[in-house]
Amino acid sequence: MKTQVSNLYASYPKFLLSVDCIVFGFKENKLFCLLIKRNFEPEIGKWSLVGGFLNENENLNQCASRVVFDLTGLDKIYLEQLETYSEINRDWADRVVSVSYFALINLELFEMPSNTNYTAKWFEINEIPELIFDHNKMINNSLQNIRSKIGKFPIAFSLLSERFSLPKLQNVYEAILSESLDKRNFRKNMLASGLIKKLEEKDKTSSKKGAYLYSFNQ
Amino acid sequence: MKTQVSNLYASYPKFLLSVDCIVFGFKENKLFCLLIKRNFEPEIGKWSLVGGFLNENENLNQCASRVVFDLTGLDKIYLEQLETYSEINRDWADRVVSVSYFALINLELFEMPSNTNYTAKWFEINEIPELIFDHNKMINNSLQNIRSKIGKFPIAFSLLSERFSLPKLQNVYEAILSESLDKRNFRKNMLASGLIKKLEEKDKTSSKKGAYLYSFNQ
DNA sequence: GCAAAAGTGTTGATTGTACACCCATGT
DNA sequence: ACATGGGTGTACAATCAACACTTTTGC
Repeated sequence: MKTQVSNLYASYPKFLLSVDCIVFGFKENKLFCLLIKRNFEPEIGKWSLVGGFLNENENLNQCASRVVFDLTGLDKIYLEQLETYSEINRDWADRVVSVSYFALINLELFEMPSNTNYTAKWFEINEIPELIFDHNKMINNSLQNIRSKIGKFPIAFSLLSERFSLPKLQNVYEAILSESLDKRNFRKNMLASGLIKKLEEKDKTSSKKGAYLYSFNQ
Repeated sequence: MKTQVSNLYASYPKFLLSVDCIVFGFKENKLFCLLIKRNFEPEIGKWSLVGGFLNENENLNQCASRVVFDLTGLDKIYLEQLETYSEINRDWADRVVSVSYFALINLELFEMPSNTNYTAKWFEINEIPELIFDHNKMINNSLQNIRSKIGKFPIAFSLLSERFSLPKLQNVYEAILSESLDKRNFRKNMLASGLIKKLEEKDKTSSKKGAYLYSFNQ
């Protein structure tokens, strides 16, 4: 079927399509973003977002998953499409239309695999260097996006392990919003939301008393 | 510069890129969506969103403006990018990645120009027929989107003339949300928002008493 | 004078926000 | 015993939601 009619749109131009992923991670109570040092032209040696070109045999979501997996080895992570950037000269080498995604991954136990072909590094979110093309803008837009989402949708849990304490969860919120929250009000809201389930165990890694662990409800 | 390095990405595939616009209009206290009857293959004769392919010399916003202008003759309308659809077989003729946009236009005084090459028709929002490809999904997603936006951002004014009465504005909100609102609370909120400025004149077209006209503040 | 739409306030409920002390434990 | 982070409740403010009658005017 496809080949029978594939000349219908023959007169229209085609474009390179890429995804650029803003990969957020959380550790040491801070929010990080994964960047790679480009080992190819143009702008070789500069830092950039995690990106790659769309293949014929995949959709954009699959492309974003693949790109993140190739770099981190993590699959089944939280990924969401954001905006599509199409300025004519945004990439100086060629016309490329790029779809931005954000990813949330848990860094508590994660170490970057060293067997990749890339130099990758986690940057604290307010220490992002100058990036290629429009990548700084992509990060800023994605930050705005997750800030507005975190109050309405349960995305923060993707940055933590399956079991987490309430103080840790609050740290995630504070890191994303970059403001400190009231402990009592935070707990009240979280518990009232019904999103979390209290467990028996305690996490004693960050206090002598220990903090009860919770898990995310479906 | 561009041509010097344009072989860097030579090994990657290229794609047809289109925009599909959900063009909303408001008249007779109802929300409408503009659809066209396709006069080209595939799916000739079926209804579809207003769409077109991206050209080399434009970005996606410009493409969306052009596509809407070609059909309605209106420029400088409110346009906003939504999602990008990339399922491999979403278009049966060829692989096409499509970026959806929504547009809001004022239909009170507008008549569709008859000199276009298309058959275009306004459909009331809950009488949308079956459309080609994933266009019904696009409309549903865009509806959700503007419903969540209308309470936070001043997008409703784009559906009305420069001067409008509060009852008319309320009708816009009710049509978009498809629920009826309390008159007193609605006015209270609108006036408190500071977004509108009361004028001296009244609109007498829909009542004997007449309703004061307001204008949108920048 | 009556029908039809415009305009106008108050009350109670809910939600959000600010705030300070005791608890458990490892050292 | 003390330092450290975990856990708890209350009071006030702000916002939201429900509700009914009067006004204007063209016919």
